Amino acid sequence: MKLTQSFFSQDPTIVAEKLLGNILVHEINNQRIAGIITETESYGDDTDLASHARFGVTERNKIMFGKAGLLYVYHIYGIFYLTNIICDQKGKAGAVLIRSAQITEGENLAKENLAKSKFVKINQKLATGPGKLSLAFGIDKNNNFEEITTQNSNIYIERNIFKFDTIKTARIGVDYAKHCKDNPWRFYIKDNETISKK
DNA sequence: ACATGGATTCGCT
DNA sequence: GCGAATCCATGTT
Repeated sequence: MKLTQSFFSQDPTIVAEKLLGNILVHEINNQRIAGIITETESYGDDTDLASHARFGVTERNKIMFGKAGLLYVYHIYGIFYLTNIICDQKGKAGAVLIRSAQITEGENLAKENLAKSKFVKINQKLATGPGKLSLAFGIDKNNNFEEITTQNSNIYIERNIFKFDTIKTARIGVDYAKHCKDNPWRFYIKDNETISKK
């Protein structure tokens, strides 16, 4: 069962927390890469000084103001693509960054994808950290703007509820964000091995 | 056209 | 905990 557009239409902070434990799936040429989402972060509107939306609407970030359930994939450090899902109501900027997952299907394909980059080391943890996750799942700029809640979408989140403890901390890599840098908008599954940083 | 910087990763201390 | 590597795409001329 795919997560719906109405699920993503909520406040990104709520979506980020609720996303934990669900399954991220990418179907490529009839092969599936899937993994349990173990770590997320939420980014808000122009009041969030860590969000791309803080500069107002630009060509790159306009999608953040668009409808929920769209994929926002952008390039960073000249090296990686990061995978986000647009949240909240249309017109209100918001997104959730998928930071880590525990691969459950398509491990070999994920390894092949990781091997395409000389900047990652291939080890047991195939999708820890947003750069590696995007690479492992084969998500890049071609998937930007893709809708993940339609019936025929190749990328989607599958509902998977189970019991675990959630840890909330400050987001990673946003020291520049002044008073917003300590907002507890990063969520991860307690005691999970795939978390990028403690 | 072009200068700039970054929601990272890895390896060393 | 820190810093280098690395380079594309964005945002601004």
